[in-house]
Amino acid sequence: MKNISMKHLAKALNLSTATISKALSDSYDISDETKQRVLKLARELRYIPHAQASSLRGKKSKTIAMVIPEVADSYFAQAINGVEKIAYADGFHVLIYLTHEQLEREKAILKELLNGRIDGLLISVTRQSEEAYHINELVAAGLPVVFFDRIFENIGRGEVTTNDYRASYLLTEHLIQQGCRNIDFLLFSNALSIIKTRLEGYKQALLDYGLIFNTENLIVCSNHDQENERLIQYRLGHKNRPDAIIASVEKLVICTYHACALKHLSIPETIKIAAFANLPTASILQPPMTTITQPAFEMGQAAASLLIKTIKGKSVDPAETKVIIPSKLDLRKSTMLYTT
Amino acid sequence: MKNISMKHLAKALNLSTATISKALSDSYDISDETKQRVLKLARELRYIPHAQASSLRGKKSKTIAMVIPEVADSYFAQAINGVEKIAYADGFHVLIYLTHEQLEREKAILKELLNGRIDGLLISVTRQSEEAYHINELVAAGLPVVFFDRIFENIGRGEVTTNDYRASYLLTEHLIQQGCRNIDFLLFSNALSIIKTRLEGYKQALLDYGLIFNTENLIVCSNHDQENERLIQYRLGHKNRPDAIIASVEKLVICTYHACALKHLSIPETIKIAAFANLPTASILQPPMTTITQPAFEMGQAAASLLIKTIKGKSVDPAETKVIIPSKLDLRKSTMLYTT
DNA sequence: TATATTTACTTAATCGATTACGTAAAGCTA
DNA sequence: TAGCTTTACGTAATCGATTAAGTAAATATA
Repeated sequence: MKNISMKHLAKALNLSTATISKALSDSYDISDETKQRVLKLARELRYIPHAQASSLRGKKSKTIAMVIPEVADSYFAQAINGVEKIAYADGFHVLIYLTHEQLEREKAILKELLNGRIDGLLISVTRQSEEAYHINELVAAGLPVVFFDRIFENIGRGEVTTNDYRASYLLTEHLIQQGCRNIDFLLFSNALSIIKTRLEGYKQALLDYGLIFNTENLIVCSNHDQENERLIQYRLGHKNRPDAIIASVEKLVICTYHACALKHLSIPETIKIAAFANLPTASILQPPMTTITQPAFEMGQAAASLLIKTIKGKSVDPAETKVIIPSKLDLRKSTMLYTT
Repeated sequence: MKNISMKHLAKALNLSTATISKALSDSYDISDETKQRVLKLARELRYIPHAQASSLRGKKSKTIAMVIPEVADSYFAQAINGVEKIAYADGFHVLIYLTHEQLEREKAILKELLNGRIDGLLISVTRQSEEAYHINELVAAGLPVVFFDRIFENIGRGEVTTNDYRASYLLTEHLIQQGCRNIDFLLFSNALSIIKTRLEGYKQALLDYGLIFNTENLIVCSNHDQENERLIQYRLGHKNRPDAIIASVEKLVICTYHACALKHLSIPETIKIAAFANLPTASILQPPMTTITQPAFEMGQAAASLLIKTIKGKSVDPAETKVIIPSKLDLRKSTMLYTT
């Protein structure tokens, strides 16, 4: 990997590296003739400026990090897409780090990110993250941090979320209107801000429609698919079994469908199913599933834009630092009223 | 972002930066006492070595790039997972670049990667990539390149693939055994090595079972879902309509299911469907779909391992540079013989 | 005791690009 | 023509970490 450096160009043209540098950046105090000569040779020798060197000198790496819980989840995959689009357009590079929902891993990753490698950070925290000490450290050091989806409020330089509360409310309302009276809510840990919000929207809808929220309706799942499947099956065997299930997380969709199949409960006749999910296959499931589709791509774009603006030191209107992009309620057969 | 540098430590301890550097790297010619003092202060001041500076000096960035066509595809999402796992364990950072299946974008991205930013490259080429000139340039410059899934043969330092030929053969054989005699094969462009291989496996199975391959059986799709859906629908309205469809790419599954639904052809009674796909939802589709599941995670891991070994300069046994990890044929209802 | 070796550092160069500052030559003004 | 400005470049420092080479003091060897 012996690349052409400015030194090579300088020697070949009998100039100093300073002149080369200025010529390449089109500085006013280099003659047009010299600029042409430098550019020509640079092209011929395929000169490529050395990233680390410029970074070191210029105190900017043109790189941002995206720290997310996982990637094999449609939401995050689409969010990456949005981030990459904006970053690429602005000449930024994107580092990906996966926490696998583990706080310790999140801490370890962030600790390394204060080393000049990145100019800014996009993060969606783990389910275990309850306090923001480790993130605050980066913020305190002056690193621009933008949260998306799973946020800590008022810590970083921006937050991009969706209207989880309202979406959840609307979905619950829809189920009630389809005749459901005993709606279960599947969730992981309720520490996560978005899950809390979704839960509240759900509860409020129940309240507004005169339904009673029962703690039995809350099914707290773990990271183990099989265990979750058993948990849901058990609940479906209950005498007071639900007539609808809302999966607050995409990951829980598959075990829910499986559990219903194993218990021979037909969707939507006996039980209705809906989920917060970005599954491209939602429309070809058995039956097609009603989802709250989060604007993952758009959220990724918004978060990246906000971060890059901040990095560039543009004054960002405080009103712009909290972006909320609405989710879409996609009604499908899994929640349709069954009329004989 | 004013971080603590070695200079700070040096001044505080009345030592030279050289001593600090050596103390931190536990060099033999620094006294234990001094090492302790340095380490203690470094910890107290939360000294973090500056990545660009070490990179510049040490000619290594501890970063690899992963260039893939897209991320909102289960295969690549899972592959990222595998890559990140290995990279993280070895202290490597992962840059993500999306080509969106555009050769021009691929070229533009690669051009930038010769700037010292990365120590190695993992790539799965676009559907448009027919010649490897742009990749060869990196290889010629000495950058370790490992291909995975979509490869150019014998160019880089390694190739990680799956047994597409055999998997395709087995799937086709399975369909024939289920009574199919007119099997369509959906594909994008046939320039792509893996698609070619899959196509050959399919053709060979037809041949071995005395079936005739007809060019009508080849449906060449584009990047537009709606157009593809129409294409398939049209084919399904044909007098010689297929009794089975193999989607050689995950992306084509949804339009295939939709087209069948719109034409009121029931799966698997009237038509059988199978696909090369890593959809986690395959088991809850309507009906559950037979898939060839590629070992995406494992392939990501293998590719990253191979790349990192090469970067570290370990002599890699030539036999190890071509890794083939078998796919799994997951039989489900969508291809099951329908018996009344 | 004179010399050799070891110990524990420091000096200074280096990686490659950038930039404040310096300067020689040319051009301009009075 | 003396003095000023402009043009077009070079010198050297800098970013932060690393390392070959140098050195003074302490210790060991003959």
